[in-house]
Amino acid sequence: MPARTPATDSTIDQIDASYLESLVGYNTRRATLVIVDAFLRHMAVYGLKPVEFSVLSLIAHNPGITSRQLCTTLNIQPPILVGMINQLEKRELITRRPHPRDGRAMGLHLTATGRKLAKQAEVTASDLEEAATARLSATERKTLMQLLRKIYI
Amino acid sequence: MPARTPATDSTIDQIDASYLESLVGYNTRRATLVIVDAFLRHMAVYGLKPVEFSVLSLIAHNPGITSRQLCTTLNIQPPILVGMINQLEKRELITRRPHPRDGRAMGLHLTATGRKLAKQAEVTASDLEEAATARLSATERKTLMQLLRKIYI
DNA sequence: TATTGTTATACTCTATAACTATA
DNA sequence: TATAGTTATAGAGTATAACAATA
Repeated sequence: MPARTPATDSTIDQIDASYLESLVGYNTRRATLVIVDAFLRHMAVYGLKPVEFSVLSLIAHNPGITSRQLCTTLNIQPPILVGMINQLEKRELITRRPHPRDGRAMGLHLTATGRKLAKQAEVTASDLEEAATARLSATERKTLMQLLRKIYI
Repeated sequence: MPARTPATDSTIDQIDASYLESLVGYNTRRATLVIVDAFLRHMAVYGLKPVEFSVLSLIAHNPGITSRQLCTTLNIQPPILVGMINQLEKRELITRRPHPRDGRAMGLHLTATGRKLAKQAEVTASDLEEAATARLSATERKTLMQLLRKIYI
């Protein structure tokens, strides 16, 4: 029988992370970090980070959407959007127009350039999403999405 | 036939987020935010945030683990751990002992207090995870975990 | 009185580079 | 020469409070 190393001097060769891996939040967080990393690398050519992409895409599919509506949809705070909207406008990707029925609000719209960029970015986003989920079948991917939505909706 | 509002003056009542909802990364991120929010609220009594909890739990299940091993397991950078380890030691939840075979490294261990806290915190974490996934069956929860791991491992 | 958009501010989390001591 | 742990620093992301204009 070989001498056992005392517990106080023990060293670890193989890390046991099985408990953490049993937590949904741990797994969603780790998966998010991997996908966001790939996202940042592939979307850098468009100068878009995740939230900026989400904003541009939502405006594309909802012309006339307001900042307030973007905030509630994406679950972010109004101050986050201010600089982002200004920057997207300065890049001539979006325009602000007076809201037809609310003098306080502004309706957001894409420019022709913005529409083109949004379309390209969405193709890239879908491509890299497929790469990130390459080990999943189409059915598994669909299942994953449904299960995740049951958590946050 | 009712007069249609011109596109330039259009307003949006119902936001169409269907494209974003078709992206895995969007769904993992939204789910993570919901779970982390619940985590922060329920774990505040222990004074533990997500990464601190992960560190404490990993030390509990891997006595003698080093900072470097925590970094590679959790995919975080060494500087993040320095203050955290100091704080956990000051709270007398962990102790640092010289590594038996590497003079540069320190083996991390839980104190009796740390073991007790880690055990309680793990029960709370498991409970709130179950609450967050209340709309999922046990099978669905298991499936979700397996699918997520296929993305980040 | 409530809401939209805005400003100012601070806090958390994280990434990078450089250092020391040991290997 | 490489690695473990540390320090200093900067950046990104987010949260809160308070304000003007409008509802």
